[in-house]
Amino acid sequence: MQPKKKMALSYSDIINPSSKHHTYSRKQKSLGLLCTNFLTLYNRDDIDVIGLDEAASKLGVERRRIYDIVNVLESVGVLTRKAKNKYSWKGFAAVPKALQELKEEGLRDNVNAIDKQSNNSAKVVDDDEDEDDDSDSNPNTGSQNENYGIIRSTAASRADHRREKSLGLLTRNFVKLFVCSNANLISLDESAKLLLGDGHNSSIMRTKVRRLYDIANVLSSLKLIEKTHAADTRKPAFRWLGLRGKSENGSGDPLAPLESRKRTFGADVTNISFKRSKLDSSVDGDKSHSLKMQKQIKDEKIVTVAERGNVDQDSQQNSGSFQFGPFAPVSMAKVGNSEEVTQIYDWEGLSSTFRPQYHNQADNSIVKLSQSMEIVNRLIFAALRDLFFHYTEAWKSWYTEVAGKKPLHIS
DNA sequence: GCCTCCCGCCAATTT
DNA sequence: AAATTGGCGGGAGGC
Repeated sequence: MQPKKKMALSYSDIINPSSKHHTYSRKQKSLGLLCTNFLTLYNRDDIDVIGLDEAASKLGVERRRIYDIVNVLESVGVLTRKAKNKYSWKGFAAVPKALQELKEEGLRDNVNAIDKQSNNSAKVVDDDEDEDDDSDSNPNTGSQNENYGIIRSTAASRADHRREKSLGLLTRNFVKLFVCSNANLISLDESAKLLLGDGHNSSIMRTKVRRLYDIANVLSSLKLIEKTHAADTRKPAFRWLGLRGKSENGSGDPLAPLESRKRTFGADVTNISFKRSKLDSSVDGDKSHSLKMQKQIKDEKIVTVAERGNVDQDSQQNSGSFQFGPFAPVSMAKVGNSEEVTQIYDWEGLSSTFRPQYHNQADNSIVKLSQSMEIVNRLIFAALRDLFFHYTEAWKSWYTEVAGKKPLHIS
């Protein structure tokens, strides 16, 4: 629509041109934070449809970024594509179901992937390097890794999807990694390798990892995962948090009270819960069973899974240090030292995000600003309500679950 | 210096 | 033809 500039002006640049864009911080623009804001803005009962333009302008970002968020949110069920420029809001209430479906889907496409043994490694492969008829593929390095012959989609392929390549698919596969195994902690590079045969060299890998970062950021803000480091190694890793005291507002979803009790200590590996009389039959036009998941028991690089269960233990340490938030979580967010519940709302970042920061919005900043203030107020309200909800919820489940196991200190 | 990952060009798709 | 969607990777900020 409009030409893009190379460098976006920051608010401070506009206000004070001479200032050396200090106070600029990428974190203020992270996908995670943006997602948090997005949620704060739309996680409400009276929300039905969401317009992308609307969202983009309200959040003060380019539309491109909205696509990023929306794609992963949709993968987890929070949103559903309705039409061009329109998504409909399902809440977190829809997440359990979505996860369940991902799980089934993953296990199904993966028959006999789950071996009988202790640790399993389901290999999830998505193609890349698709068909190049004549343009020779991969000239240099006659890498001998093949194997992932990539199951030439002899079947499914039908004049369809060159689409659905990265974010959506990747997100789903990433989630499957957790939901289909009992893995609780997977390092970044492990997941990267798992999500595409460890064959690919550099370039492909790098790009994939970038995406993984993107995805992880928004999943983090959803609190479905958490960024950490592998217990011993300092390698970055993701910990699956799954649903924890979630399931809010019921949007007419009969199976809301599901999950939340999936915490089985030890035992029961392969916790393959079969569809529990819940067959759904969603008639969405998206019949994408296109992805090919391909399993292989890799002996060399096995996932260092950490048995799910008693997560409360090891996740204590630092971990939470990665919460986004440009200016530290100060304000009130220090309430819970009890990890996992730490919902941080960054007021500063929030409001600043709503200011026009981009050149193309530089004008009429006054209008935008006053407009924004109203939104900010609403957000604060919503966030507060949310915050309390989360705390009480989390506390309840936490308390009932490990009553007496933890030193309950609440200030 | 390597790790993160934002930004936005531009191709693919849809309207 | 215009507008929407989004792959993709350069390269800058964050340790």
